[in-house]
Amino acid sequence: MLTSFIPRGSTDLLKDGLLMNRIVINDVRDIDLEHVFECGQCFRWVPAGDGSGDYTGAAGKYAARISLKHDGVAETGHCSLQIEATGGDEAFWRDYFDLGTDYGAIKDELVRNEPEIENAVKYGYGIRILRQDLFETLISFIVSQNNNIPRIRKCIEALCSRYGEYIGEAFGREWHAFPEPEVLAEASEEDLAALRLGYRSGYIRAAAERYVSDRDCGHLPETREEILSYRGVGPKVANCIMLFGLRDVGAFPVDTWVKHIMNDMYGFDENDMKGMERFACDKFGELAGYAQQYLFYYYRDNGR
DNA sequence: ACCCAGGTGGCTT
DNA sequence: AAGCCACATGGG
Repeated sequence: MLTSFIPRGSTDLLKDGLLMNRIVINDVRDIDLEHVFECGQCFRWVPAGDGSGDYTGAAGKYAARISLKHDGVAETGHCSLQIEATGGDEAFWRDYFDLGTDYGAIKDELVRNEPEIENAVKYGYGIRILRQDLFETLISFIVSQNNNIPRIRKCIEALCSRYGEYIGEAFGREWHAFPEPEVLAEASEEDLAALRLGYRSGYIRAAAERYVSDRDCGHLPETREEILSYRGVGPKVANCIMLFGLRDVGAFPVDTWVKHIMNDMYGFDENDMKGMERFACDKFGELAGYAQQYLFYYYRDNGR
């Protein structure tokens, strides 16, 4: 009986031929889908396109449609997170959206330590740092270097549809998982080049090979030093991978936007990366990664 | 046509 | 250590 495979608490429904999990998580706070998915931490989620405010995208091996309903009194900011997915139980999605972390407390502490950050925190109040797959963040942020976000998204979609495991059809399109490391490691140069990844295709293949061998030795990269030793990974990309892939929330990626911010707000020279990181560490300590996300999102949207 | 993008590697001072 | 520059591609 098929239904015996459905996780407890979810409802099956057949849609486009796929068996879907429906998960509802009540009493969620400090979340806004646009903030979460547009703040630059991930590249596979897009608005559902029907004006609903929902997002569709993929996490790990699952495609999903995510919807947020404001329930009860607006004041409290309590929401119900509704997930329609091709897989993943409630525990998986709770983890993915980092629902075990109290972002209200984090925001309070950031503003207490640095009142200047208040506008940014208020603007991106619903940001949550997703718990993403390490290999996916490694490759995604190699793609991101010297690249713009719309094109990064295209490159990653191209990688997924060419090399990712087929998930199925849902929400009006076909879905593929992010490619497995060994599949990318064995891709040919010509095929990778055809995806228009530019000069990064060599980095991607080499990183995949390296990742496979690391993994097979039973030691995935976990320190800044190890991550930096991947070709195509410099200080900025390494910090993104630590923050988004390894969940080192003390990491403070300094990109072009953060450079502008640090120059505007504190007068740092745009080349003084060391100084900026030291400042972030002193000011925000282990919360520097969160601070960086609020600042990045605020300044990218409200520009300068 | 132009500058830029969630930069990095390599080479030269 | 610090300053250049090429890199592949396409968004605006």
